[in-house]
Amino acid sequence: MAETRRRDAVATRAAILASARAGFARSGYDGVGVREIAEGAGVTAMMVNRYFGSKEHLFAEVVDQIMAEPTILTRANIEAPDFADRIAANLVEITAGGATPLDGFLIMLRSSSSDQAAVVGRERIEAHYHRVLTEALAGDLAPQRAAIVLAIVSGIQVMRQVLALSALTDADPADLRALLEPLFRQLVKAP
Amino acid sequence: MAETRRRDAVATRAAILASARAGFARSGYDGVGVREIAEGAGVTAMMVNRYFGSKEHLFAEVVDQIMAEPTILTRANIEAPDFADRIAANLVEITAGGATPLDGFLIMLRSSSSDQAAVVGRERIEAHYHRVLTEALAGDLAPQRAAIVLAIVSGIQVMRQVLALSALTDADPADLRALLEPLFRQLVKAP
DNA sequence: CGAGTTAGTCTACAACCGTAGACAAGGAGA
DNA sequence: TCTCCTTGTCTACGGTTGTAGACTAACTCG
Repeated sequence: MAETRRRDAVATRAAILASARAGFARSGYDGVGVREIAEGAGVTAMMVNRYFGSKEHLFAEVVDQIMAEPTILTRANIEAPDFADRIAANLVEITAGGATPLDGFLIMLRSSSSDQAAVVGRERIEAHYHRVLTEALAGDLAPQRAAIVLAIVSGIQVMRQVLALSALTDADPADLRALLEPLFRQLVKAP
Repeated sequence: MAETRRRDAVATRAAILASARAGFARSGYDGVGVREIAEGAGVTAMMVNRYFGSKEHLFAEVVDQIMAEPTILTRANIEAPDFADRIAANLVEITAGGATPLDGFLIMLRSSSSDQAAVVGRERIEAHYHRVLTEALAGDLAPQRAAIVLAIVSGIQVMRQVLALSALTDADPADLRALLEPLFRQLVKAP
């Protein structure tokens, strides 16, 4: 029986990961130190390096964890014939007032000032989101159209969640969908 | 006669300010050090404190300078009949490479984690950008359409300058303009 | 019960940060 | 030419950062 293990590698690792994710979302990659992250997990700073090798590797694992979670750009959504309508609806729904934290985007944004974090973030976005989207949007300028789709998604997130523009936070979801759908339809079809 | 003054307080102060502005836009407030800023101005780190008192005061002065500048969203541009094409061209041109006149957006964005710059940023965007855009885009859902225009502008900036997505950084400017113009045209006309 | 592996801590280091004070050099007026 | 203020550099200090190595405590297995 191990009902109360005082030494649990799995739990400690998860605690460090959770504390790091919260810290990165709050203050960015450079804004939070390994000592603070470790303190939030109830351990010493050196445990970060023991479990993850370095702060940069820890950040990469946080990003991987975020990327593995379900997002707007699921395979099912992308390959559906009414992709434009689906992504508009999902984007409006997910960025609704304080429903989901979506700390992943905040982490990317606030950590972008660090060169290390920016490289990690760009590689993950290119690998997980942009590549899949480019394949789905066949035709001319597919990579550029995919990138613009991602830009609109991120822009709506910034205006609605980071800056909390009242025109978007207080808007009728149906109106927003109606405004966003033609934009995505425009980008889905090849020029 | 003072044709080539080797000691010029005004020029040195301006050089420090310019270097700081570029540094803050590139790496964020915490990401750039006073030594690096001073080196960009061709002086020593201590000149920053001599001219501006502290790094924080220097940042405040950079923000003040940005706030005092005219923006792209001038009334003349917004009320022009080909506004959609103008803003698309401007956006592509401005996010292209080197020094950007819109670096204020990047500075605000990257400083939104620790400071109260997020509040300042929202107020400024609502007061200067969003209000003017809403008035120009008359018709139904004008505030929402204006906000989406700003969202696309910020999204392109994030993807192109913050995350440096290669599909956008390496893209042909003409192609990007051709992809963005119909989006803005869609938003300019009332639904 | 002893040995070995694992989980965790402690101390320390080299590098960087913002900043303070003392000091050298240029420039203008007497 | 002497003097004085301005402009700039040099050295240094306390603090924090990420990380490395040695060490201790706990759990497991033979």
